[in-house]
Amino acid sequence: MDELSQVMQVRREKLDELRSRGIEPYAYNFDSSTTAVQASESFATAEEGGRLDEGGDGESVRLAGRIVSWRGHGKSAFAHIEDGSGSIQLYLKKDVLGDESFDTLDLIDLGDWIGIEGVLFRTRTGESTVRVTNWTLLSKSLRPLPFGKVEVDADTGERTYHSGFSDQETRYRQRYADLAVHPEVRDVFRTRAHIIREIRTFLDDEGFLEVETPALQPLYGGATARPFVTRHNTLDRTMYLRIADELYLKRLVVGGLDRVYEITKDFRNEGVDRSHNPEFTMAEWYQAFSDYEDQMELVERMMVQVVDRVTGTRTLPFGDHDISVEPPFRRIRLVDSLSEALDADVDDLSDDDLRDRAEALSIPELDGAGRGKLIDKLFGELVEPGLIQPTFVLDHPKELSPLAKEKRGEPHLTERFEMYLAGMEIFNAFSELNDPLDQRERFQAQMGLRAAGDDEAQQLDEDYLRALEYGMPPTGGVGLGVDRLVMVMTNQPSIRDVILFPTLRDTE
RNA sequence: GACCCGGUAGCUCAGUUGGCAGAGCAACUGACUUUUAAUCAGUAGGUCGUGGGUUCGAGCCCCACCCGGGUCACCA
Repeated sequence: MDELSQVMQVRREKLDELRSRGIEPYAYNFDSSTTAVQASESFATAEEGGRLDEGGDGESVRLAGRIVSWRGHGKSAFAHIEDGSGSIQLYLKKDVLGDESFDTLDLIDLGDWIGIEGVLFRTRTGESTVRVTNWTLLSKSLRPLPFGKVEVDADTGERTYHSGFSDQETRYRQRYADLAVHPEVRDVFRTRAHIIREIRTFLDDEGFLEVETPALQPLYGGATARPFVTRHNTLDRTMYLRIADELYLKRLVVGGLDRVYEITKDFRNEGVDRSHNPEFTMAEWYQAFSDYEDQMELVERMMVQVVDRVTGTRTLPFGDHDISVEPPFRRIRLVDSLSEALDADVDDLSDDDLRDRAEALSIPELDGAGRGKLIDKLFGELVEPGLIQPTFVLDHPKELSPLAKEKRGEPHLTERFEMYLAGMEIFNAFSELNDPLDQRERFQAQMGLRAAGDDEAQQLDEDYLRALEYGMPPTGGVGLGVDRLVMVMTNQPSIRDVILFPTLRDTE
């Protein structure tokens, strides 16, 4: 404890001093009559309605919050406290509080939680404020929060930080401190919750049933990715954290639950970057008797409804771009878009031609890549980064899509779409493959790739094939990367900014 | 996994050819009863990411490692 910094040492001493004065620094509860924002609003309403007294005072209020700023003036002080709704200014005067109560304020610091009682009024600079008549300490802060000085633009409400808390690493590792000093970070996560709520509401209203499927699986599937591997001791068996919900949800469609969805975490043992976290939130839904065309229409309706309800606008600022969420979204066939980018019809190019093109662009990792993989690589390099506005990319090569039905009339393709926003894949959908014999062949092809060293190729799942053999109706299915959608809708540059506790390395 | 940039006071950052460790904010003491990046005067606060090495002397140079950010690869 002799390692404590000077600042923390001082706070411990204040804690002791409070106790020696008979003040308990960690209270049990506090009954508030209002919130910071409600108090300001109701004061403004009373003011407009002429319901203030002769002295300009409004009603009495009780509220609790964290002290986020302090301006002492000898025998008076101004402070702001912040609660879940926002912040409100306090005015503390010695002649109102009395000597003992006012002098005890010397033991209060930024970051402390207090409960106050007082009367609303408006200062001569125009800010609605509580003239505090009583205050009580609710929790003493022993570690200084990294509050910067905040300049709030009176017109725009925009916050400018001076000497603030900007170290990304510490902000992610100590998200509690990041949240405590950055109201706008709290807002991102409120918006995230709202987005997920609206996705759920949309699917509920469309007649989908929310279900829960295993996160801990004896076999993993439904996507091409490496899994996290773990072990069940009693069963003495290797198990995997799910990389997708797909195969379980489609089993449910076989069972007659013909519209199902799940919003949950998936886990992929892959790299970490601006748009990838090892655990991430996926929404998946499956709708019997629909195909991918139907699902494109559904995705458009969902996007518009969610964006309308959450943001109230259809233009989303994202970095340097303005993204217009106005249906119908652009639709391009993957092969056509690539033909355009290559200035040559892909169908006229041989595998060797494609490989030459890829090598000319110095695209790495081409060893053993088949035609589908080459097309995918070239698409990823030439087309994908430009897909800023909402765009459906259609009809992927069959070898890339082992769970999707063949494209009608073009058996080398599949009925699949990916919807891109801001250069990121947000939705991925198929007309689901429901022919059990075809599915078995596709799995076997994947096993071939696996044997050849592709550890992301999908595994043959006999139980899933058995389910398909019982009969799955024609079904359209969609996966939605929730975190990425939240990034776009909250204009955050990294997936870590929309995940409360992103995966980081240990610091020991 | 590769490359680039970074890690110095609670926070944000300076730190010259290698020569006593600096500022602003926060803290502390004092002044101040309508301020709001409050103001004014003063005081204190440091294993310079970790471990080695070179040197009379290392925040600075060399080696290794840890952590983060960015770019790329993989992937949603």
